Amino acid sequence: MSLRHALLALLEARPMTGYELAKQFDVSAAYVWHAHHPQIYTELRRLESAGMVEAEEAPRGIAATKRRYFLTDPGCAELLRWLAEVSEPGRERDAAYLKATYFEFGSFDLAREHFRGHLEHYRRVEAHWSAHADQLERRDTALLRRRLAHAPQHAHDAIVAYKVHVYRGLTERARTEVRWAEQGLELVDRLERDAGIPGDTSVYRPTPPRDQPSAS
Amino acid sequence: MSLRHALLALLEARPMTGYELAKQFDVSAAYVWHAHHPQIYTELRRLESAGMVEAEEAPRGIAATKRRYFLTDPGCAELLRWLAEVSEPGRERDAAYLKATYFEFGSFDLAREHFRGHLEHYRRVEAHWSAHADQLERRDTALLRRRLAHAPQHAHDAIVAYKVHVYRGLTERARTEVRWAEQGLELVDRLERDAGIPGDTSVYRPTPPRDQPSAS
DNA sequence: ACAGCCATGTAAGTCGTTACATGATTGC
DNA sequence: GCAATCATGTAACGACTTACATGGCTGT
Repeated sequence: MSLRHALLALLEARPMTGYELAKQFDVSAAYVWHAHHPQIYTELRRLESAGMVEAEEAPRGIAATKRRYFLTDPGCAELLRWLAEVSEPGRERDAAYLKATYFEFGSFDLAREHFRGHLEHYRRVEAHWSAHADQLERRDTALLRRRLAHAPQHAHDAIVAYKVHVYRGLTERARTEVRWAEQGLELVDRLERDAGIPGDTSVYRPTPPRDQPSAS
Repeated sequence: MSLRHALLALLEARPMTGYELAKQFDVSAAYVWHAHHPQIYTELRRLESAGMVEAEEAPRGIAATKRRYFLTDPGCAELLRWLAEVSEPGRERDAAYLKATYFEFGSFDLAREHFRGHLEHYRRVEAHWSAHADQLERRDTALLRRRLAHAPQHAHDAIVAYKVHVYRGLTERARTEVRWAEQGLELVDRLERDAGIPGDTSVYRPTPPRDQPSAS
């Protein structure tokens, strides 16, 4: 349940509307934590009931209103509480790796297609995060400047450095995925060569086992 | 929704009870896809209604029964359909990285504690997956042997190679996390030296911004 | 007039977690 | 008798996704 903490942390930089927060989630980095807008609006209302944020309503056109959210003292306290709490990293759950475990049920070309998709995706992700880390290092994002503006001078280096470290880490992660996919493509080539007869046919179709003795 | 496919793939190796499947999820690797037992039992019943697996009931004690599940032909078909489908990798969602982004709100020692926890966790994960990859390479797990036993000889290399590639990839991932945490610890040392006065006090407390102009 | 972005939501459904509950078998 | 492991579930809740719905403003 870290969405709420991501929201509180973003509001520490400056007050924002739900829409602006949703954009930060998409842009400020295909964020470390992804969320769709309905969940964000819902969570903001919950945070408001809990007194962790306050809303300022402003008219929008004739019949509509917009709501800017502000961080409150209890919201800050919750942010610090969460930060101090040591929690187990979430368990692995990766559809791409799960699927790759069973590539023998498809053709070599299918395996190639999956690895190529993985490769392209993570090349894009790597470029995105790498660029974001560079931007943070130059202190060149609107949000970071807002953050630094109300922070004491002696904290500036740490504020920037931790964020850069996170996005460099994500870049490195993406690079690891790229290498995995590249090695996957090499593996498929090797398997196809070794198989002798290449082609677009399945290596092997799954066979439903029936009535076999249990024997753990 | 890949839990169902993980289950179908496991049942391709051999028929299993819900309990045995749950253990595979914990052991066969703190699996690529983690799941708790209530979800597994529920999903198996759903798969049964959908005709993708069949259950064989056996008495257990006086009043209880156990159910062994078998993969059916429609289940195999679904496995192949899923495998052929190219899907976007799930979005990033990492609480540890999210938290690290805001380490400036805590003390240097708190940041160290988090990085050390990360380090120890992923060292264990690395060892676990590395050992599992080795075991697979030696064809030395009960489940893999069952799989190979009913697969054509020419497919054996591919069956083993894809699985080894997955677990080597996971090992490499864990190593990347270990490096990130190590560099994080170095970063904290550097920041503390640069700050001059070390200690267990916060670098900076979050300040709730109030009534600031919007200026996107 | 229409497209495209700004802006806010509801409702329904799925996926996943946690707590609770029960009972069997094996070995000390 | 008790603990550990085998074995199967239900119920309640919380997190997340998807589809739907509405309306405003700006520029062509």
